[in-house]
Amino acid sequence: MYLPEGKKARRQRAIVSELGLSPTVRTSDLARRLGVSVETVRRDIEELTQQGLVSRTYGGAAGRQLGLQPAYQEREALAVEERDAIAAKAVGLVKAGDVLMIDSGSTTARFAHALARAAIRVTVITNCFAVAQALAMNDAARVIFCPGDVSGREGGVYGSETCAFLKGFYADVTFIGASGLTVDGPTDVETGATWVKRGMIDRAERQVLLLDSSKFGRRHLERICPLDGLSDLVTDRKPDGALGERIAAGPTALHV
Amino acid sequence: MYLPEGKKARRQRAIVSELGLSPTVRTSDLARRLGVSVETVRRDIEELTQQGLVSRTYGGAAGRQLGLQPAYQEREALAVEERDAIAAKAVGLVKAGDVLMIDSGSTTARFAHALARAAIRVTVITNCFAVAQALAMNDAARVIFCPGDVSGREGGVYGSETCAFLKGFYADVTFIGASGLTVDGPTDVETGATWVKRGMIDRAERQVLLLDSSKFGRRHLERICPLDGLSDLVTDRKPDGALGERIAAGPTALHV
DNA sequence: ACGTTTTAGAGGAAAGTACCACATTATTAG
DNA sequence: CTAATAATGTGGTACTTTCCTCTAAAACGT
Repeated sequence: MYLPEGKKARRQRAIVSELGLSPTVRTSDLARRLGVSVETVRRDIEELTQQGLVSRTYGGAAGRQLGLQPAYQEREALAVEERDAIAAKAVGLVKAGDVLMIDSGSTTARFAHALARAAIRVTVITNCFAVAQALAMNDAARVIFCPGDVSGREGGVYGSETCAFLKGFYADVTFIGASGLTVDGPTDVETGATWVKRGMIDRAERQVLLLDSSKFGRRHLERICPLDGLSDLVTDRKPDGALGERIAAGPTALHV
Repeated sequence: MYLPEGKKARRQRAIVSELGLSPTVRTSDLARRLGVSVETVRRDIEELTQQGLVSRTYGGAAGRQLGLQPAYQEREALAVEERDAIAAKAVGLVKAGDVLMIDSGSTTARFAHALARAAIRVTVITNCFAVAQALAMNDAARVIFCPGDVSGREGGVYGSETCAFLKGFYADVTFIGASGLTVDGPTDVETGATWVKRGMIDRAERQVLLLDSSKFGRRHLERICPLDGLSDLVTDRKPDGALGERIAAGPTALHV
Protein backbone atom coordinates (compact mmCIF):
# COMPACT_ATOMS: atom_id res chain seq x y z
CA MET A 1 0.00 0.00 0.00
CA TYR A 2 2.52 2.55 1.14
CA LEU A 3 5.72 0.68 0.49
CA PRO A 4 5.81 -2.22 -1.89
CA GLU A 5 7.31 -4.54 0.69
CA GLY A 6 7.08 -8.28 0.39
CA LYS A 7 4.24 -10.17 1.94
CA LYS A 8 6.53 -11.31 4.68
CA ALA A 9 6.89 -7.81 6.04
CA ARG A 10 3.18 -7.23 5.82
CA ARG A 11 2.50 -10.42 7.68
CA GLN A 12 4.89 -9.52 10.42
CA ARG A 13 3.35 -6.10 10.79
CA ALA A 14 -0.02 -7.76 11.04
CA ILE A 15 1.29 -9.87 13.90
CA VAL A 16 2.65 -6.89 15.77
CA SER A 17 -0.57 -5.03 15.18
CA GLU A 18 -2.63 -7.91 16.44
CA LEU A 19 -0.51 -8.00 19.53
CA GLY A 20 -1.30 -4.42 20.25
CA LEU A 21 -4.92 -5.28 20.65
CA SER A 22 -4.97 -8.56 22.41
CA PRO A 23 -2.21 -9.19 24.90
CA THR A 24 -1.38 -12.53 23.42
CA VAL A 25 -1.83 -14.47 20.20
CA ARG A 26 -1.47 -18.12 19.41
CA THR A 27 0.66 -19.40 16.63
CA SER A 28 -2.08 -21.65 15.31
CA ASP A 29 -4.62 -18.83 15.25
CA LEU A 30 -2.28 -16.58 13.35
CA ALA A 31 -1.50 -19.33 10.88
CA ARG A 32 -5.15 -19.77 10.14
CA ARG A 33 -5.95 -16.10 9.95
CA LEU A 34 -2.98 -15.21 7.78
CA GLY A 35 -3.43 -18.19 5.57
CA VAL A 36 0.06 -19.56 6.04
CA SER A 37 1.49 -22.57 7.76
CA VAL A 38 2.31 -22.72 11.43
CA GLU A 39 5.99 -23.00 10.68
CA THR A 40 6.01 -19.71 8.82
CA VAL A 41 4.34 -17.97 11.69
CA ARG A 42 6.81 -19.46 14.08
CA ARG A 43 9.68 -18.17 12.00
CA ASP A 44 8.09 -14.73 11.86
CA ILE A 45 7.70 -14.65 15.59
CA GLU A 46 11.27 -15.74 15.94
CA GLU A 47 12.47 -12.80 13.89
CA LEU A 48 10.21 -10.30 15.60
CA THR A 49 11.44 -11.51 18.94
CA GLN A 50 15.02 -10.88 17.96
CA GLN A 51 14.04 -7.40 16.87
CA GLY A 52 12.50 -6.94 20.28
CA LEU A 53 9.07 -6.18 18.86
CA VAL A 54 7.28 -9.09 20.47
CA SER A 55 8.12 -11.62 23.10
CA ARG A 56 7.85 -15.25 22.36
CA THR A 57 5.63 -17.49 24.48
CA TYR A 58 4.82 -21.13 24.42
CA GLY A 59 1.84 -21.24 22.14
CA GLY A 60 2.55 -18.02 20.30
CA ALA A 61 3.68 -14.52 21.18
CA ALA A 62 2.92 -11.69 23.56
CA GLY A 63 3.13 -8.00 22.89
CA ARG A 64 5.66 -5.78 24.51
CA GLN A 65 3.94 -4.03 27.34
CA LEU A 66 4.05 -0.30 27.42
CA GLY A 67 6.29 0.58 30.30
CA LEU A 68 8.60 -2.35 30.09
CA GLN A 69 11.98 -1.65 28.61
CA PRO A 70 12.81 -3.61 25.48
CA ALA A 71 15.92 -5.15 26.93
CA TYR A 72 13.98 -5.86 30.04
CA GLN A 73 14.54 -9.57 30.01
CA GLU A 74 18.28 -9.54 30.56
CA ARG A 75 18.54 -6.35 32.52
CA GLU A 76 16.01 -7.52 34.98
CA ALA A 77 16.71 -11.18 35.29
CA LEU A 78 20.00 -10.43 36.95
CA ALA A 79 18.70 -8.50 39.86
CA VAL A 80 15.14 -9.62 40.47
CA GLU A 81 15.79 -10.76 44.01
CA GLU A 82 17.63 -7.61 44.94
CA ARG A 83 15.02 -5.35 43.47
CA ASP A 84 12.19 -7.15 45.19
CA ALA A 85 13.98 -6.81 48.47
CA ILE A 86 14.54 -3.12 47.82
CA ALA A 87 10.91 -2.68 46.83
CA ALA A 88 9.67 -4.41 49.97
CA LYS A 89 11.90 -2.26 52.14
CA ALA A 90 10.73 0.90 50.43
CA VAL A 91 7.09 0.04 51.07
CA GLY A 92 7.92 0.36 54.74
CA LEU A 93 8.51 4.08 54.22
CA VAL A 94 4.92 4.61 53.11
CA LYS A 95 2.11 5.47 55.50
CA ALA A 96 -1.60 5.27 54.81
CA GLY A 97 -2.89 8.48 53.28
CA ASP A 98 0.47 9.53 51.84
CA VAL A 99 0.79 11.29 48.52
CA LEU A 100 3.63 9.76 46.53
CA MET A 101 5.45 10.66 43.38
CA ILE A 102 6.95 7.71 41.54
CA ASP A 103 9.46 8.02 38.77
CA SER A 104 9.81 5.74 35.75
CA GLY A 105 12.26 2.87 35.86
CA SER A 106 12.38 -0.83 36.41
CA THR A 107 13.17 -0.65 40.11
CA THR A 108 10.40 1.84 40.74
CA ALA A 109 8.02 -0.36 38.77
CA ARG A 110 8.85 -3.21 41.11
CA PHE A 111 8.20 -0.90 43.99
CA ALA A 112 4.80 -0.01 42.59
CA HIS A 113 3.92 -3.66 42.49
CA ALA A 114 4.97 -4.21 46.04
CA LEU A 115 2.90 -1.19 46.97
CA ALA A 116 -0.13 -2.56 45.16
CA ARG A 117 0.23 -5.83 47.03
CA ALA A 118 0.44 -4.04 50.33
CA ALA A 119 -2.89 -2.33 49.59
CA ILE A 120 -2.06 0.84 51.47
CA ARG A 121 -4.40 3.73 50.79
CA VAL A 122 -2.28 6.23 48.90
CA THR A 123 -2.38 8.77 46.11
CA VAL A 124 0.28 8.27 43.49
CA ILE A 125 1.47 10.74 40.89
CA THR A 126 3.57 9.17 38.19
CA ASN A 127 4.82 9.57 34.65
CA CYS A 128 5.42 5.87 34.17
CA PHE A 129 3.05 3.49 32.42
CA ALA A 130 4.28 0.45 34.28
CA VAL A 131 3.65 2.12 37.62
CA ALA A 132 0.18 3.19 36.57
CA GLN A 133 -0.60 -0.29 35.41
CA ALA A 134 0.65 -1.87 38.61
CA LEU A 135 -1.52 0.32 40.79
CA ALA A 136 -4.53 0.70 38.52
CA MET A 137 -6.07 -2.58 39.59
CA ASN A 138 -5.79 -1.63 43.19
CA ASP A 139 -8.77 0.14 44.67
CA ALA A 140 -6.66 1.41 47.53
CA ALA A 141 -4.61 3.66 45.33
CA ARG A 142 -5.66 6.72 43.40
CA VAL A 143 -3.30 7.18 40.48
CA ILE A 144 -2.78 10.53 38.81
CA PHE A 145 -0.92 10.35 35.56
CA CYS A 146 1.25 13.17 34.26
CA PRO A 147 0.88 14.71 30.84
CA GLY A 148 3.75 14.78 28.40
CA ASP A 149 5.37 13.34 25.31
CA VAL A 150 5.17 9.57 25.19
CA SER A 151 8.45 7.75 24.98
CA GLY A 152 7.91 4.17 23.94
CA ARG A 153 11.45 3.27 24.77
CA GLU A 154 11.27 4.50 28.32
CA GLY A 155 7.67 3.58 28.90
CA GLY A 156 6.58 6.91 30.23
CA VAL A 157 5.96 10.56 29.48
CA TYR A 158 8.51 13.35 29.55
CA GLY A 159 9.00 16.93 28.54
CA SER A 160 8.00 20.38 29.64
CA GLU A 161 4.33 19.49 30.09
CA THR A 162 5.33 16.82 32.55
CA CYS A 163 7.55 19.10 34.59
CA ALA A 164 5.01 21.91 34.61
CA PHE A 165 2.30 19.52 35.78
CA LEU A 166 4.37 18.31 38.72
CA LYS A 167 4.67 21.88 40.00
CA GLY A 168 0.97 21.83 40.71
CA PHE A 169 1.32 19.16 43.39
CA TYR A 170 3.03 18.56 46.65
CA ALA A 171 3.88 15.08 47.83
CA ASP A 172 4.90 13.45 51.07
CA VAL A 173 7.46 11.19 49.46
CA THR A 174 9.10 10.92 46.06
CA PHE A 175 10.58 7.63 44.87
CA ILE A 176 13.10 7.77 42.07
CA GLY A 177 15.49 5.43 40.37
CA ALA A 178 18.82 6.16 38.72
CA SER A 179 21.43 4.59 36.46
CA GLY A 180 24.34 5.35 38.73
CA LEU A 181 25.35 6.75 42.08
CA THR A 182 28.59 8.48 43.03
CA VAL A 183 29.66 10.79 45.83
CA ASP A 184 28.35 13.67 43.74
CA GLY A 185 24.88 12.19 43.70
CA PRO A 186 22.68 10.02 41.47
CA THR A 187 23.17 10.20 37.71
CA ASP A 188 21.17 9.13 34.68
CA VAL A 189 21.58 8.83 30.94
CA GLU A 190 18.36 10.34 29.69
CA THR A 191 18.05 14.10 29.79
CA GLY A 192 14.29 14.14 29.64
CA ALA A 193 13.97 11.68 32.47
CA THR A 194 16.42 13.63 34.58
CA TRP A 195 14.30 16.75 34.50
CA VAL A 196 11.24 14.83 35.61
CA LYS A 197 13.19 13.29 38.49
CA ARG A 198 14.35 16.72 39.57
CA GLY A 199 10.81 18.01 39.35
CA MET A 200 9.59 15.23 41.61
CA ILE A 201 12.40 15.78 44.09
CA ASP A 202 11.54 19.45 44.33
CA ARG A 203 7.92 18.82 45.17
CA ALA A 204 8.28 16.32 47.99
CA GLU A 205 9.13 16.40 51.63
CA ARG A 206 11.19 13.22 51.47
CA GLN A 207 13.23 12.00 48.54
CA VAL A 208 13.90 8.29 48.34
CA LEU A 209 16.35 6.79 45.88
CA LEU A 210 15.81 3.12 45.01
CA LEU A 211 18.98 1.58 43.66
CA ASP A 212 20.55 -1.83 43.45
CA SER A 213 24.17 -2.11 44.43
CA SER A 214 25.42 -2.77 40.90
CA LYS A 215 24.93 0.93 40.21
CA PHE A 216 27.32 2.10 42.91
CA GLY A 217 30.16 4.19 41.55
CA ARG A 218 28.75 4.42 38.06
CA ARG A 219 28.62 7.89 36.61
CA HIS A 220 26.53 8.92 33.63
CA LEU A 221 25.88 11.96 31.56
CA GLU A 222 23.71 13.93 33.88
CA ARG A 223 23.62 14.41 37.61
CA ILE A 224 20.10 14.43 38.98
CA CYS A 225 20.81 16.19 42.23
CA PRO A 226 23.49 16.44 44.94
CA LEU A 227 23.77 13.50 47.30
CA ASP A 228 22.48 15.63 50.16
CA GLY A 229 19.31 16.26 48.21
CA LEU A 230 18.13 12.75 49.08
CA SER A 231 16.54 11.99 52.41
CA ASP A 232 16.69 8.21 52.02
CA LEU A 233 18.53 5.57 50.04
CA VAL A 234 17.11 2.07 49.78
CA THR A 235 19.48 -0.54 48.41
CA ASP A 236 20.57 -4.14 48.83
CA ARG A 237 24.11 -3.69 50.10
CA LYS A 238 25.98 -1.17 52.14
CA PRO A 239 28.16 0.91 49.80
CA ASP A 240 31.91 0.71 50.44
CA GLY A 241 34.69 3.21 50.24
CA ALA A 242 34.28 6.90 49.67
CA LEU A 243 30.64 6.60 48.73
CA GLY A 244 29.83 4.71 51.92
CA GLU A 245 31.62 7.24 54.10
CA ARG A 246 30.06 10.17 52.35
CA ILE A 247 26.59 8.77 52.90
CA ALA A 248 27.27 7.93 56.52
CA ALA A 249 28.46 11.49 57.10
CA GLY A 250 25.58 13.11 55.22
CA PRO A 251 21.91 13.54 56.03
CA THR A 252 20.77 10.61 53.88
CA ALA A 253 19.30 7.66 55.77
CA LEU A 254 20.46 4.30 54.50
CA HIS A 255 18.08 1.32 54.31
CA VAL A 256 19.58 -2.03 53.42
CA MET B 1 0.99 -9.31 56.85
CA TYR B 2 -1.84 -6.90 56.36
CA LEU B 3 -4.68 -9.30 56.19
CA PRO B 4 -4.28 -12.85 57.41
CA GLU B 5 -5.44 -14.34 54.14
CA GLY B 6 -4.76 -17.89 53.15
CA LYS B 7 -1.78 -18.88 51.14
CA LYS B 8 -3.95 -19.24 48.10
CA ALA B 9 -4.68 -15.56 47.98
CA ARG B 10 -1.03 -14.74 48.48
CA ARG B 11 -0.06 -17.04 45.67
CA GLN B 12 -2.55 -15.49 43.31
CA ARG B 13 -1.36 -12.02 44.16
CA ALA B 14 2.16 -13.18 43.44
CA ILE B 15 1.04 -14.31 40.02
CA VAL B 16 -0.62 -11.03 39.21
CA SER B 17 2.39 -9.18 40.47
CA GLU B 18 4.72 -11.25 38.35
CA LEU B 19 2.57 -10.51 35.36
CA GLY B 20 2.96 -6.83 35.87
CA LEU B 21 6.65 -7.13 35.31
CA SER B 22 7.03 -9.59 32.56
CA PRO B 23 4.32 -9.64 29.95
CA THR B 24 3.86 -13.35 30.20
CA VAL B 25 4.54 -16.21 32.57
CA ARG B 26 4.50 -19.93 32.07
CA THR B 27 2.53 -22.26 34.22
CA SER B 28 5.47 -24.56 34.72
CA ASP B 29 7.75 -21.71 35.79
CA LEU B 30 5.24 -20.45 38.30
CA ALA B 31 4.74 -23.93 39.68
CA ARG B 32 8.44 -24.27 40.29
CA ARG B 33 8.90 -20.81 41.73
CA LEU B 34 5.88 -20.99 44.01
CA GLY B 35 6.66 -24.52 45.07
CA VAL B 36 3.28 -25.95 44.12
CA SER B 37 2.09 -28.30 41.46
CA VAL B 38 1.24 -27.25 37.95
CA GLU B 39 -2.38 -28.12 38.54
CA THR B 40 -2.65 -25.66 41.36
CA VAL B 41 -1.20 -22.89 39.29
CA ARG B 42 -3.58 -23.69 36.49
CA ARG B 43 -6.52 -23.44 38.85
CA ASP B 44 -5.23 -20.14 40.15
CA ILE B 45 -4.89 -18.74 36.67
CA GLU B 46 -8.36 -19.99 35.92
CA GLU B 47 -9.80 -18.05 38.82
CA LEU B 48 -7.82 -14.93 38.10
CA THR B 49 -8.96 -15.03 34.53
CA GLN B 50 -12.58 -15.11 35.60
CA GLN B 51 -11.93 -12.13 37.82
CA GLY B 52 -10.47 -10.41 34.80
CA LEU B 53 -7.12 -9.87 36.46
CA VAL B 54 -5.07 -11.87 34.01
CA SER B 55 -5.72 -13.43 30.67
CA ARG B 56 -5.09 -17.05 30.16
CA THR B 57 -2.72 -18.21 27.46
CA TYR B 58 -1.64 -21.56 26.26
CA GLY B 59 1.38 -22.23 28.41
CA GLY B 60 0.45 -19.90 31.23
CA ALA B 61 -0.97 -16.41 31.58
CA ALA B 62 -0.49 -12.90 30.28
CA GLY B 63 -1.04 -9.70 32.16
CA ARG B 64 -3.96 -7.55 31.28
CA GLN B 65 -2.63 -4.75 29.21
CA LEU B 66 -3.37 -1.30 30.36
CA GLY B 67 -5.81 0.07 27.87
CA LEU B 68 -7.60 -3.10 26.98
CA GLN B 69 -11.03 -3.61 28.42
CA PRO B 70 -11.39 -6.65 30.62
CA ALA B 71 -14.17 -8.19 28.57
CA TYR B 72 -12.20 -7.44 25.48
CA GLN B 73 -12.12 -10.98 24.24
CA GLU B 74 -15.80 -11.40 23.56
CA ARG B 75 -16.69 -7.83 22.82
CA GLU B 76 -14.01 -7.58 20.22
CA ALA B 77 -14.05 -10.96 18.60
CA LEU B 78 -17.46 -10.26 17.18
CA ALA B 79 -16.60 -7.19 15.23
CA VAL B 80 -12.91 -7.38 14.41
CA GLU B 81 -13.44 -7.26 10.68
CA GLU B 82 -15.87 -4.39 10.88
CA ARG B 83 -13.65 -2.37 13.15
CA ASP B 84 -10.61 -2.87 11.00
CA ALA B 85 -12.54 -1.70 8.00
CA ILE B 86 -13.74 1.33 9.93
CA ALA B 87 -10.21 2.03 11.12
CA ALA B 88 -8.78 1.79 7.61
CA LYS B 89 -11.44 4.14 6.29
CA ALA B 90 -10.80 6.62 9.06
CA VAL B 91 -7.09 6.71 8.28
CA GLY B 92 -8.08 8.19 4.94
CA LEU B 93 -9.34 11.30 6.74
CA VAL B 94 -5.87 12.04 8.10
CA LYS B 95 -3.35 14.21 6.25
CA ALA B 96 0.36 14.43 6.94
CA GLY B 97 1.09 17.05 9.54
CA ASP B 98 -2.34 16.89 11.17
CA VAL B 99 -2.86 17.25 14.88
CA LEU B 100 -5.30 14.62 16.11
CA MET B 101 -7.15 13.98 19.32
CA ILE B 102 -8.03 10.36 19.91
CA ASP B 103 -10.46 9.20 22.52
CA SER B 104 -10.28 5.97 24.50
CA GLY B 105 -12.18 2.91 23.30
CA SER B 106 -11.63 -0.29 21.44
CA THR B 107 -12.56 1.06 18.04
CA THR B 108 -10.32 4.08 18.44
CA ALA B 109 -7.51 1.78 19.56
CA ARG B 110 -7.91 -0.14 16.33
CA PHE B 111 -7.79 3.12 14.50
CA ALA B 112 -4.55 4.04 16.24
CA HIS B 113 -3.02 0.81 15.06
CA ALA B 114 -4.07 1.41 11.51
CA LEU B 115 -2.62 4.89 11.79
CA ALA B 116 0.66 3.53 13.08
CA ARG B 117 0.86 1.14 10.18
CA ALA B 118 0.20 3.94 7.72
CA ALA B 119 3.17 5.83 9.14
CA ILE B 120 1.71 9.26 8.49
CA ARG B 121 3.52 12.08 10.25
CA VAL B 122 1.05 13.31 12.84
CA THR B 123 0.80 14.66 16.35
CA VAL B 124 -1.64 12.78 18.53
CA ILE B 125 -3.17 13.90 21.78
CA THR B 126 -4.86 11.09 23.68
CA ASN B 127 -6.06 9.98 27.07
CA CYS B 128 -5.93 6.29 26.19
CA PHE B 129 -3.11 3.92 27.04
CA ALA B 130 -3.84 1.59 24.16
CA VAL B 131 -3.65 4.43 21.68
CA ALA B 132 -0.40 5.65 23.16
CA GLN B 133 1.03 2.18 23.02
CA ALA B 134 -0.01 1.67 19.42
CA LEU B 135 1.66 4.84 18.26
CA ALA B 136 4.62 4.89 20.60
CA MET B 137 6.68 2.53 18.48
CA ASN B 138 6.12 4.66 15.45
CA ASP B 139 8.68 7.36 14.81
CA ALA B 140 6.29 9.18 12.52
CA ALA B 141 3.95 10.10 15.32
CA ARG B 142 4.47 12.39 18.25
CA VAL B 143 2.18 11.35 21.07
CA ILE B 144 1.12 13.72 23.80
CA PHE B 145 -0.57 12.04 26.72
CA CYS B 146 -3.16 13.77 28.85
CA PRO B 147 -2.96 14.01 32.62
CA GLY B 148 -5.73 12.68 34.80
CA ASP B 149 -6.95 9.97 37.12
CA VAL B 150 -6.06 6.51 35.90
CA SER B 151 -8.96 4.17 35.32
CA GLY B 152 -7.77 0.63 35.02
CA ARG B 153 -11.12 -0.52 33.82
CA GLU B 154 -11.28 1.91 30.95
CA GLY B 155 -7.60 1.92 30.19
CA GLY B 156 -7.17 5.65 30.19
CA VAL B 157 -7.17 8.82 32.22
CA TYR B 158 -10.17 10.95 33.08
CA GLY B 159 -11.25 13.76 35.29
CA SER B 160 -10.95 17.50 35.51
CA GLU B 161 -7.21 17.52 34.90
CA THR B 162 -7.78 15.78 31.62
CA CYS B 163 -10.46 18.18 30.48
CA ALA B 164 -8.46 21.22 31.53
CA PHE B 165 -5.42 19.96 29.69
CA LEU B 166 -7.33 19.53 26.44
CA LYS B 167 -8.33 23.19 26.50
CA GLY B 168 -4.69 24.08 25.94
CA PHE B 169 -4.65 22.52 22.49
CA TYR B 170 -6.32 22.84 19.18
CA ALA B 171 -6.55 19.92 16.78
CA ASP B 172 -7.37 19.41 13.15
CA VAL B 173 -9.43 16.30 13.76
CA THR B 174 -10.89 14.53 16.79
CA PHE B 175 -11.68 10.82 16.66
CA ILE B 176 -14.10 9.50 19.24
CA GLY B 177 -15.96 6.29 19.92
CA ALA B 178 -19.32 5.78 21.60
CA SER B 179 -21.52 3.07 23.05
CA GLY B 180 -24.59 4.03 21.10
CA LEU B 181 -25.96 6.35 18.45
CA THR B 182 -29.49 7.68 18.08
CA VAL B 183 -31.06 10.61 16.25
CA ASP B 184 -30.23 12.70 19.29
CA GLY B 185 -26.53 11.99 18.93
CA PRO B 186 -23.91 9.61 20.28
CA THR B 187 -24.30 8.33 23.83
CA ASP B 188 -22.04 6.64 26.34
CA VAL B 189 -22.26 4.95 29.71
CA GLU B 190 -19.33 6.48 31.52
CA THR B 191 -19.71 10.01 32.80
CA GLY B 192 -16.00 10.66 33.08
CA ALA B 193 -15.35 9.48 29.56
CA THR B 194 -18.18 11.58 28.22
CA TRP B 195 -16.65 14.79 29.49
CA VAL B 196 -13.35 13.99 27.86
CA LYS B 197 -15.07 13.25 24.56
CA ARG B 198 -16.86 16.56 24.76
CA GLY B 199 -13.62 18.31 25.51
CA MET B 200 -11.99 16.81 22.45
CA ILE B 201 -14.93 17.69 20.24
CA ASP B 202 -14.78 21.30 21.37
CA ARG B 203 -11.13 21.65 20.49
CA ALA B 204 -11.11 20.33 16.95
CA GLU B 205 -12.11 21.55 13.55
CA ARG B 206 -13.54 18.21 12.48
CA GLN B 207 -15.21 15.66 14.72
CA VAL B 208 -15.19 12.07 13.56
CA LEU B 209 -17.24 9.37 15.24
CA LEU B 210 -16.02 5.80 14.75
CA LEU B 211 -18.79 3.32 15.35
CA ASP B 212 -19.73 -0.16 14.25
CA SER B 213 -23.26 -0.72 13.11
CA SER B 214 -24.25 -2.82 16.14
CA LYS B 215 -24.43 0.43 18.11
CA PHE B 216 -27.08 2.03 15.94
CA GLY B 217 -30.20 2.93 17.85
CA ARG B 218 -28.75 2.13 21.23
CA ARG B 219 -29.18 4.81 23.82
CA HIS B 220 -27.22 5.09 27.05
CA LEU B 221 -27.09 7.24 30.10
CA GLU B 222 -25.37 10.28 28.71
CA ARG B 223 -25.48 12.05 25.43
CA ILE B 224 -22.07 13.20 24.26
CA CYS B 225 -23.23 15.87 21.85
CA PRO B 226 -25.99 16.56 19.32
CA LEU B 227 -25.81 14.68 16.05
CA ASP B 228 -25.04 17.90 14.19
CA GLY B 229 -21.97 18.35 16.33
CA LEU B 230 -20.20 15.67 14.32
CA SER B 231 -18.59 16.46 10.99
CA ASP B 232 -18.04 12.80 10.01
CA LEU B 233 -19.31 9.36 10.86
CA VAL B 234 -17.27 6.32 9.88
CA THR B 235 -19.08 3.01 10.12
CA ASP B 236 -19.51 -0.32 8.40
CA ARG B 237 -23.12 -0.09 7.27
CA LYS B 238 -25.50 2.61 6.20
CA PRO B 239 -27.92 3.24 9.06
CA ASP B 240 -31.59 2.62 8.27
CA GLY B 241 -34.78 4.32 9.27
CA ALA B 242 -35.01 7.59 11.11
CA LEU B 243 -31.35 7.61 12.01
CA GLY B 244 -30.32 7.20 8.40
CA GLU B 245 -32.62 9.97 7.22
CA ARG B 246 -31.55 12.29 9.95
CA ILE B 247 -27.89 11.85 9.04
CA ALA B 248 -28.52 12.26 5.35
CA ALA B 249 -30.36 15.50 6.05
CA GLY B 250 -27.78 16.83 8.50
CA PRO B 251 -24.28 18.18 8.01
CA THR B 252 -22.56 14.93 9.02
CA ALA B 253 -20.63 13.18 6.24
CA LEU B 254 -21.12 9.43 6.17
CA HIS B 255 -18.24 7.07 5.36
CA VAL B 256 -19.07 3.42 4.92
C1' DA C 1 -12.88 -32.81 68.62
C1' DC C 2 -15.63 -33.91 64.72
C1' DG C 3 -17.39 -33.74 60.23
C1' DT C 4 -17.74 -30.74 56.24
C1' DT C 5 -15.84 -27.93 52.84
C1' DT C 6 -12.08 -26.14 50.58
C1' DT C 7 -7.70 -26.72 48.67
C1' DA C 8 -3.79 -29.21 46.76
C1' DG C 9 -1.56 -33.19 44.43
C1' DA C 10 -1.19 -37.68 41.35
C1' DG C 11 -1.74 -40.11 37.42
C1' DG C 12 -2.89 -40.82 32.65
C1' DA C 13 -5.07 -40.01 28.19
C1' DA C 14 -5.63 -36.63 24.59
C1' DA C 15 -4.37 -32.59 22.25
C1' DG C 16 -1.34 -28.98 20.82
C1' DT C 17 3.37 -27.29 20.01
C1' DA C 18 8.11 -27.29 19.10
C1' DC C 19 11.73 -28.65 16.43
C1' DC C 20 14.32 -30.74 12.70
C1' DA C 21 15.60 -32.02 7.97
C1' DC C 22 14.14 -31.85 3.46
C1' DA C 23 11.19 -30.78 -0.60
C1' DT C 24 8.99 -27.20 -3.01
C1' DT C 25 7.85 -22.88 -4.45
C1' DA C 26 8.54 -17.73 -5.05
C1' DT C 27 11.78 -14.04 -5.78
C1' DT C 28 15.77 -11.91 -7.39
C1' DA C 29 19.89 -11.10 -9.97
C1' DG C 30 22.68 -11.60 -13.95
C1' DC D 1 15.75 -17.05 -19.52
C1' DT D 2 18.24 -19.27 -16.09
C1' DA D 3 20.65 -19.93 -11.87
C1' DA D 4 21.06 -18.63 -7.20
C1' DT D 5 18.79 -17.45 -3.11
C1' DA D 6 15.24 -16.72 -0.01
C1' DA D 7 10.79 -18.02 1.63
C1' DT D 8 7.41 -21.38 2.59
C1' DG D 9 5.26 -25.91 3.21
C1' DT D 10 5.44 -31.02 4.73
C1' DG D 11 6.09 -34.92 7.56
C1' DG D 12 7.35 -37.09 11.68
C1' DT D 13 9.07 -37.31 16.47
C1' DA D 14 9.61 -35.64 21.02
C1' DC D 15 7.97 -32.75 24.33
C1' DT D 16 4.69 -29.83 26.94
C1' DT D 17 0.45 -28.64 28.32
C1' DT D 18 -4.35 -29.52 29.11
C1' DC D 19 -8.08 -31.77 31.15
C1' DC D 20 -10.22 -35.23 33.67
C1' DT D 21 -11.09 -37.97 37.88
C1' DC D 22 -9.87 -39.42 42.21
C1' DT D 23 -7.46 -39.11 46.60
C1' DA D 24 -5.01 -36.77 50.40
C1' DA D 25 -4.53 -33.03 53.29
C1' DA D 26 -5.57 -28.76 55.26
C1' DA D 27 -8.82 -25.24 56.96
C1' DC D 28 -13.11 -24.20 58.89
C1' DG D 29 -17.22 -23.85 61.70
C1' DT D 30 -19.97 -25.73 65.28
